[in-house]
Amino acid sequence: MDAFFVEVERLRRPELAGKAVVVGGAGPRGVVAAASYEARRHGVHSAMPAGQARRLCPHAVFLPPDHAAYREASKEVFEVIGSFTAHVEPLSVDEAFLDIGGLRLHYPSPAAAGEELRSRLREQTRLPASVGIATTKFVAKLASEAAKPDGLLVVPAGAELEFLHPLPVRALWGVGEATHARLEELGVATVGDVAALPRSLLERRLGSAVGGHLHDLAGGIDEREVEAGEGAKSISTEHTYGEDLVDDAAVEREVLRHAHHLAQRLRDAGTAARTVTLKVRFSDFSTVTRSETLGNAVDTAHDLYEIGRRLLARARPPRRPVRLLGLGGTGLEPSGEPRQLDLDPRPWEDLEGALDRIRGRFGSDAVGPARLSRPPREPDAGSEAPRPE
DNA sequence: TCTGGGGTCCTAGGACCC
DNA sequence: TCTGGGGTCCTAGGACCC
Repeated sequence: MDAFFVEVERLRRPELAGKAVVVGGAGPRGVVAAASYEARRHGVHSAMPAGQARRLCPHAVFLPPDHAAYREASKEVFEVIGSFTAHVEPLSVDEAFLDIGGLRLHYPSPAAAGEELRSRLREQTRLPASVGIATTKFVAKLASEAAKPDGLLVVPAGAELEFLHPLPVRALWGVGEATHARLEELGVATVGDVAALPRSLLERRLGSAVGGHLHDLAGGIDEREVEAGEGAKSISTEHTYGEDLVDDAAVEREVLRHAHHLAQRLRDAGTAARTVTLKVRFSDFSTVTRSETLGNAVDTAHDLYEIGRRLLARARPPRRPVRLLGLGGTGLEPSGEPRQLDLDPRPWEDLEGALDRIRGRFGSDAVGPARLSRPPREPDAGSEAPRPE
């Protein structure tokens, strides 16, 4: 999808059509989540700090992100795609690979199939989409980038290298800032330059996995199939605070908040985590993670908070200012999985089950721990009375 | 300019087991 | 006396993507 967040915003605010629009960059530490093509012309791009975007494009309309709306729109997009073919591999909220080999008999050409998909998306979601078509996933992905905005590009079989080799190496899927810098040291500028390098040299400089993979891609080799995938491998939540947290009690309270949020998301997904990871970013932007793997997978805020506090003690010395806190679960197991018997009673499981039902009926903000029930009070002379959980 | 939030995959070292 | 070989799992960090 093209400038997805921006286009979803334009659906409910048509007056934004044709204007420079930036989603994100609202808070004191915001970054750009999406920029309209009008804003991109001024140099604004996603992941750019808000201040820089405002200077480059002061007349742009800045909007706070509404992820719930984007998830809704994404659902509609995937319904349309799913009606087109069953062979779909979602790549993100607004992107997917489709294996259209099976549609041969239904369309006169691959391009005709692509145009049909684009017009169905346009009609049913009122959102612009671009389509790239090729014999491999990776070339198709680059073709869709080249087709934007609101276009279609077919790279016919046999023409892959002709398409790939003039592209800047940064366009390769998997070449980010760090890899780009190392490739520049090797005098590499284009994808063709990568293909011309000896594979062994790339593997030595970039590691065998990355180096070998890039060499394959630059040579047009990509054997990966379109696969549906089996759901998420990790679920996590994190937050960057407008001002650093210093007070130890405040930091612990935020761990509790994350524990409740993560527990809710795990249970919503019908899953429990065997490994819990706490992430802490300090004021100097240095970031540490601490993780713990349990015998039993967990999906309650009670357990996540207990583990989170242990991890926090290992990750952060008292009083050290915290910029970001995050909590995540990996090693996900279906929550119905039989678990080792616990001799102690676990009353909070019933309690949190009840919370789920209340939130299901009255909304996610309907009920929660008392300690989180008011905005974090400024520490008034250290009179922070312990509140019940 | 001062760096979001949600993910995936890879690497490397160490513990542990037979 | 001073150190094998193969394997799995865990932990921490980093690169990358949208």
